[in-house]
Amino acid sequence: MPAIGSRRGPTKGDQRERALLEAARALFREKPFSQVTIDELANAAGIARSGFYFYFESKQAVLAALCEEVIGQNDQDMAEWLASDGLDREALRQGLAGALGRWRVDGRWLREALANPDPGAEVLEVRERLNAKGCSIVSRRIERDARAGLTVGGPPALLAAMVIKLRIMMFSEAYANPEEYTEDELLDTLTDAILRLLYGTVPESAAPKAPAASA
Amino acid sequence: MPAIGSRRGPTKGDQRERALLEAARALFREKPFSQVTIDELANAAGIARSGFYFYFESKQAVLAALCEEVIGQNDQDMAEWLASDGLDREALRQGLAGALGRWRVDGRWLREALANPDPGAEVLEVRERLNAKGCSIVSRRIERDARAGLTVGGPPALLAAMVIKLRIMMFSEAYANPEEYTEDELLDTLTDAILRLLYGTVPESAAPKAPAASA
DNA sequence: TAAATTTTCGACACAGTGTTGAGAACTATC
DNA sequence: GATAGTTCTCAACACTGTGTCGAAAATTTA
Repeated sequence: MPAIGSRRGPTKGDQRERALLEAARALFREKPFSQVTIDELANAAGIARSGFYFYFESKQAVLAALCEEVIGQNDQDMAEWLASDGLDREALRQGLAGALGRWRVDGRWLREALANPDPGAEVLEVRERLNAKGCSIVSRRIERDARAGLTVGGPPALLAAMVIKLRIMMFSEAYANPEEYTEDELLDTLTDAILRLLYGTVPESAAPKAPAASA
Repeated sequence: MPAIGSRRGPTKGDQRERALLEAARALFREKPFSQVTIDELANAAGIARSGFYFYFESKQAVLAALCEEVIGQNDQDMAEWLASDGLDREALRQGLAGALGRWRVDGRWLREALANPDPGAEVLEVRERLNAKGCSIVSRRIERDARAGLTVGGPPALLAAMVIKLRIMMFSEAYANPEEYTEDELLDTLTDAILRLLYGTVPESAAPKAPAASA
């Protein structure tokens, strides 16, 4: 039993666990979570179905593990904006762009894990933990801006929840309808929407305008 | 086989179908959709499990039927605002309040039907149909406002999707954390958020402000 | 009341999940 | 490179929930 941080190489078991996670990621991309069976998962990783249970408690536990991996990266994407002050449009847009890229690839299962009200206890646990952390960070940023005199429209906690959810919702939407809007259109509109949500009218908007009095 | 609109009273079968729908509504309120079995459903309606299949194809089909009933009422709630022009805050808030009331009661299953990415084919079909209708109505309202010279921040279709999703998200959030915010706080903030999303800074906001430079 | 129909349900087949325990494969140590 | 201890594997089993079928019961219609 190697201690955490041990210098020992990955054992056969570690490789199998990795293989299961990779297999899962690939399968969850291809079809809905509910339609992937543990049998498939195990086979794809080269073990028998019953062997699966040596590594994970359930299919949900695998999804939870995948989430943990990816959401961490997402946090990194947004870190710069979260640390900045006021309406730093560029930092916000950059962060969103990074996250969107990830969603384009793993959107199917991210959606199922993050937008589903009842994704099972394991996923729920991970999600709640990370969501609470995210809300508190965004809240603090909003309060900071409010103290600095920027117009902020509502209770920070509620606004933070809105921003976080709006992001997930729109990425989810973009994954579901990739034809509907271009990536730039989505990013510009979402960036502006978040800024407007927080601060009201925003100058120098880069977002394409609605067709003005053209008719 | 009575024609549609027949004057004949409800047959035994019609009553059973009704009973199933009511039983389902009650059960789906109490626990997650995935944990309600067809056996329970059938028993609650006073028939054997296999009898269930005479009335519905699957559990999902029941959920879809329930959705159809409720979403219609939701549309009525929002009708006044959708028909109005510009930032008619009162109409918007009223509409949202009506819908929120319904969510307070049936939130659990509404969430599972409307926010879940993979709720099964039947529910998906109903949802897509109604969502498309909703988006197109909101889009038209936005275009109308844009032509009337109001500042609108982004492509109407995308903004419409945002508004619709934001509403569902926040009701869903409110159902999940009923302690977190008061009903008024939520309604004010959501109303303002939608208006700000569409038109930028909004005058005479009723929303409670963030703690201004108090520290 | 009899024929037509609608409705009910027991019995079956099946797919997916989760458990167990015996043994094979691996790893560390000498 | 043998050996003791651990890690890993998997066939076999038990279980739960879904969906189908057809014969029989109940209800409606004529």
